[in-house]
Amino acid sequence: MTTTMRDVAKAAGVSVATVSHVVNDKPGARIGDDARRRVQEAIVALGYRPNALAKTLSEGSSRFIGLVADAIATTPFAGQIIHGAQDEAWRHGFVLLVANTEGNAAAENDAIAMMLEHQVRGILYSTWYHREIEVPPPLQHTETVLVNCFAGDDSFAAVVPDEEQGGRTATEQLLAAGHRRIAFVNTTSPSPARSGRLAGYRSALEAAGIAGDDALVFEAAPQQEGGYDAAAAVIASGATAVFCHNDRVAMGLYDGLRERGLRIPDDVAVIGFDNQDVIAAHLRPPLSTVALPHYELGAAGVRTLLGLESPATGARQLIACPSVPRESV
Amino acid sequence: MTTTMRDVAKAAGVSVATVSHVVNDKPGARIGDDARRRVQEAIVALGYRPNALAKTLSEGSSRFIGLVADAIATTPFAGQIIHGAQDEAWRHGFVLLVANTEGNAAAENDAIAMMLEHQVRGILYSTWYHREIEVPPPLQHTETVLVNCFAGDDSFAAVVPDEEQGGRTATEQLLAAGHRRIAFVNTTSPSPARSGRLAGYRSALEAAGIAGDDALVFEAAPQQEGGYDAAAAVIASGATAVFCHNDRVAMGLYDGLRERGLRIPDDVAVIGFDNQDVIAAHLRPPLSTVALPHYELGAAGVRTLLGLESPATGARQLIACPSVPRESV
DNA sequence: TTGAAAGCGCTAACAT
DNA sequence: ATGTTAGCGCTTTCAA
Repeated sequence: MTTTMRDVAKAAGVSVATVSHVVNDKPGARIGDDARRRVQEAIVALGYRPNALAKTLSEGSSRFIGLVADAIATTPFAGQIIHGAQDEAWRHGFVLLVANTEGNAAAENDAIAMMLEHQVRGILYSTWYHREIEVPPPLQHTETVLVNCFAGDDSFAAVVPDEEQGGRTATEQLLAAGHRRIAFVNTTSPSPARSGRLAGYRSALEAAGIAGDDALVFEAAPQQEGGYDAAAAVIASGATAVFCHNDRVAMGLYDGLRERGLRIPDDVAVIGFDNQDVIAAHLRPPLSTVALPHYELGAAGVRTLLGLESPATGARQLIACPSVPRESV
Repeated sequence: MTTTMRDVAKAAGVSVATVSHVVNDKPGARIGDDARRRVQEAIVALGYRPNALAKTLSEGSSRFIGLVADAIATTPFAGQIIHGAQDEAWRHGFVLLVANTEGNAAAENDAIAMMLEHQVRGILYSTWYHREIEVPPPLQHTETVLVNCFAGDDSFAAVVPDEEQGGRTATEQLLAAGHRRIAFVNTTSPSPARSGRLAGYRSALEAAGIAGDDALVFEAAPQQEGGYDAAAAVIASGATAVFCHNDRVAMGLYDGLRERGLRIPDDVAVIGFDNQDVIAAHLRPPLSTVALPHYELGAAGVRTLLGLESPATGARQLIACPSVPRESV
């Protein structure tokens, strides 16, 4: 049924070795023009397709890269991690094996086992939000790169977003627009995002010669509801601009501000974080924000897995969070 | 380096055939308790892992299923298609090969070629929104199932959402809440969603003995902006409830309604479509909507590809869009 | 310039 | 009950 190399060889009147050589365009292989042509013709005539599996078996090394995700296909924007990883893998002739585990340890082990059985070159282990993780035991003895997460002792190569730079960038946008009294509505849940963005906020203020004022730092649940509820306090603080921990908080804040008759950005400037498209691009006014570099995280993960990127040893590789200006600042 | 079956056989003092039998728990294979035990011990002692690729090669049939998506990893909720497909594939011992093509024909052909070279059992071809497509030529001679899309002549097995039932369901929610004058803000872009939901809306009204009134059917760009802009006309129509083509339109409508001092659902009830979580669950009030069954589309696609589901021949398989009641009705 | 043949790790008759 | 062996489709020395 499927036509193999042997079929091509027979049709072209040559040996399989010759076919193999022309198919792979082997450098050190002298093939007569005539033979080469006959092989090529036979290939198209028979519709021959190399069997990648047999090739792998024979060569000993596969072209697979595994991506195990805790909920990446479930959550809105983090699917970009898959996308970035897949593009980059592709670019280097690799194929992505994807497994979604929903954070279920059993599923996770199964997924990893399955990938190992498929001889993956290595595994990308990724989470849908940036956090510290316990690396699953089966990964200990496998070429692994953590994406959007990291081991507590940094014993694994990891690629994560630069939260602090992101927080700084956000704050700088507000500063650049002339604001001096800038509030920060942070999340209540401890996380690299929470501390990193706060650090960035502070460092930007400091760099601008503005004394940090803890009365301007608020905490709220990281959804629309949190932002909405924070509105009153933010207004009371006298802030003229507010940096929200994420776009959803910003969206809630919009509601709260609007309800009190405040206009954005005229009365209060707002900047978000995450660049969650469905929201940010379509709020009124469109929300200025800072993007989480999901695509880049996936791509960089693949690169370091393939050894194309040499991260400072043992250190997390930080990926910049770019500013996405729209109309709320 | 990697330990093979032969290593295990040697360690256990048996032949590879025996090892193969115990590893695969072959039904018709009588293996002595003693030998079986020795093999199992050797397996853990050596940390043996079967090579799935060699197995495939030998068996002749692979356990791969390909999923080529036009933008599925890019777009928020449709990542659920991947998720559903992967879960279902997994459930049957299959592995998903994912490729995102961004609608680029060249990338698409490459992706398909690569999958074929990896001996996939078949290919799921999916789009991020429900529509008619031109099936890529290389798929013509391949076991293919279309997911969230369909061929113009229905010459391919396809699994799509039941837009009409969805539209009916949405309208019924409004009807059940006692509304009689129900507006429909449809999208301007021609699509199965546009015509299907409209048909569902009409059929629900008719079933309730309400005469359809074209003055109650509006058209708007399918984003927040469209909903916002439609608010005035909707209000002027005297409708007490409105079914929005999607959640984003509903979100915009919320703004428009609120700006005019109307309260939801007291003054006007609103229902959306898509169940786009970031939005629907967190609007104020939370938006009642109808869900697009992405996960199920992916899962059903895999099932029909594996021949576990027998679709009425040549027909599209319709997946129901369930109602997701929240507080806007 | 080309071919023969020995694997790659595993399965599946077929023997024993 | 267990072992032998011939492939699966391809790569790769090594000869010719």
